[in-house]
Amino acid sequence: MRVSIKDIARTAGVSHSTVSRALNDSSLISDATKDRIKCLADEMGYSPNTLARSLVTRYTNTVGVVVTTITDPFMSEVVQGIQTTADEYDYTVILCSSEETPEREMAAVEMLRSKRVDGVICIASRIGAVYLEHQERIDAPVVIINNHNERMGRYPHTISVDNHHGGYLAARHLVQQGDRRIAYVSGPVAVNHSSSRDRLGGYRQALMEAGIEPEPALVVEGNGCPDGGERAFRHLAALDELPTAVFCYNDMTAMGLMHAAGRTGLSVPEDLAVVGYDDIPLASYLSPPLTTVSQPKAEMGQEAMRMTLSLMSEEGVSEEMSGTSEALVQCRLVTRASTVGRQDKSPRAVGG
Amino acid sequence: MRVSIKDIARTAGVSHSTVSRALNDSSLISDATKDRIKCLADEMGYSPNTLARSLVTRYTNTVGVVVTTITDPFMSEVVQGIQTTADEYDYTVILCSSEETPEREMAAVEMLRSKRVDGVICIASRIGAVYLEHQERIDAPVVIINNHNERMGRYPHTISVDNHHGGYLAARHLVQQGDRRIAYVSGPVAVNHSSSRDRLGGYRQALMEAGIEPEPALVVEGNGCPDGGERAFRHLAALDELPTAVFCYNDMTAMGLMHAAGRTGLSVPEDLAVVGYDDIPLASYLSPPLTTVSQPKAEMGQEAMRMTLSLMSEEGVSEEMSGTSEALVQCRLVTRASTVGRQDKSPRAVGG
DNA sequence: GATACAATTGCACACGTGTGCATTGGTGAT
DNA sequence: ATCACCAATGCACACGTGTGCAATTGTATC
Repeated sequence: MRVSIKDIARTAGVSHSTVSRALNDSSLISDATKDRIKCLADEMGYSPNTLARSLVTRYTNTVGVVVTTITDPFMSEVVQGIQTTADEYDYTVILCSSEETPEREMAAVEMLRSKRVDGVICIASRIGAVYLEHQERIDAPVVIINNHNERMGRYPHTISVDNHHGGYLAARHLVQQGDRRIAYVSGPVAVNHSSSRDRLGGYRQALMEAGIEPEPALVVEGNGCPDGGERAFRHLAALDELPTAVFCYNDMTAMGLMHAAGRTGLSVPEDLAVVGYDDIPLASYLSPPLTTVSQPKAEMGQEAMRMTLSLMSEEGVSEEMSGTSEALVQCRLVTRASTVGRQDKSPRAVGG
Repeated sequence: MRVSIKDIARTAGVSHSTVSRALNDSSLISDATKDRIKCLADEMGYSPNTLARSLVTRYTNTVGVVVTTITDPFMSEVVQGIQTTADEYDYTVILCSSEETPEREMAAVEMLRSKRVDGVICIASRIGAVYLEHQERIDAPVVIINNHNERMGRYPHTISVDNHHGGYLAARHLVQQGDRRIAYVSGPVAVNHSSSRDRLGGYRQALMEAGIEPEPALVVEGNGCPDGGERAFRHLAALDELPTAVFCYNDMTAMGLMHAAGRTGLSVPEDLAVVGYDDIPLASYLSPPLTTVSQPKAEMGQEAMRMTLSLMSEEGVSEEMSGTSEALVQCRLVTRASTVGRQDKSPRAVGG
């Protein structure tokens, strides 16, 4: 049988208000009865009913987190970051997967709304600015990590990495290693995947600065997963002249690509240098260890949670959520064996 | 402004009961008003307040999931499995991390209790049977995936893989490949880690059946993470005679070990065959691709969710949760390049 | 036309908690 | 002794929803 404050009140011979005040450390209660009731409460195994409390206080100490797949190592690291600060501030995380489809993302948000979460954090949102229209409907701040759709205008509360700069760093590194034929394997191209597009932009800039004309044939499509990397490699291998280096949308893609390259007898980095993106935990354990652009995943999660917290506390104050709060976090290049220590950088035919 | 059924009732000119019935498709309502109210509801942007509903219905359609770290690929796959069936049955997942400490695991469960979750799924629990004592306190069924502490007796509601069999499969495979000096790198040894112990048992059995006397020096300690695998390799490398094969507690450990081996100039599988456990998504993309014992991770999650669902529906019926429902799922060996295609299996000194 | 009955709706309470206001008891000052 | 005041407590309502029971209306039967 669940014990409520009424039960405690009854056995203590006081009103339920007194119990409520005692457990909430109200100053309106004598220390004597406060102690007595607190003891009684945990003798009886009392656990406060958060639902009832939230019903009256209007907040739930809960945030919803929407991911595409928790299976993606990048996602799970970000989620862990969110968890960390959420824990710190006594917030609880409700997790939903959108499975990459905008419909399910909407459904998830609707569900969170009916659970009356105090805020929502969305990772790699596909519907980005859509939240703007529904803002007052949702009635809780929404923070987006890596907004993937900026078609309908920028969304004000976002955490993003400087994807352009990341792409630039990766490509410049390869240029500095002496590469001139550098390919790019994109992320999922569905809709309007701005992060991949921005990385491509940075890559182009680095090439141009080095006096290299970007070659459209060297930009091939991936999907953010290993199998996309494998397919991309096969595309590249079908070219007349293989590139000497590849910059991949993310580490998973790079893994698939390296795997496919290995099967064809190419060795990395001698025949083909590879750069990834994300710096997932396993990147350094690949063979060869993968050079990659590191995103501060946990920090991004923490920052997102902090932004949500501050938006939540503002909410009552200013009716219009005034200040846009965009955080741009920096990424950095982590150099590992997949790009360094080569001699010969001249192009090579496949199948050797 | 949040709109409630009372608001709808007011503008529709009916009582809130009527609205409630209309939205819940009660048969006590005329189809005419039912339609009218439903239309009105979504014109007004109504979203049912789950909290209030749960307060009266006594269930929340919510399950809590406690993991050690969501960062672990094994965990995230299981969680995804849980999510899948949870979604199917309109259940919501609250995620908590215990960070491997029993205290935080307890705290998480207490939090879930106060959120009135209908059930709890615990992955790799460190406190296992402790739940038994607190069962009536928690007042919601607890299902454990991979119970790691069976000291205080078996816990009735568990999903476990046949770890003994898995260990047996791995070791037998190596024996069949001609190996005779086979090492085992354990998981975290803290407390009473039964899964690692069971895998070790299966490993021993396979060796004995092949007439090989298990050598205690060849069993070294890991921690379930890549760095533990690296350390374990250094231990093995310090032996007079290197083993020709290693069976690792999990894939992460195997990755670390292979990495360390590579640095020493050993090549896998020629100098050292390696078998992992779990079959994480990346295992097939390592080089060489990792032979491993595959656990049906998503299925385990789904099965756990199903078990939870059935326990929840039973709960009202029989006061004592009578039937123990232990599910033992089978694992299977996935053979990849890290163990096959070798010629020479004679022991070798390190550093060659 | 009276009666029985079915269909539809409203009333009132419940779930567990928080809180403004009134009430009570006690204490000190005049 | 009277009054004022403060500390401690209880009363009653609110949060948003569901539901048993009574009330109302409409309809069919005799």
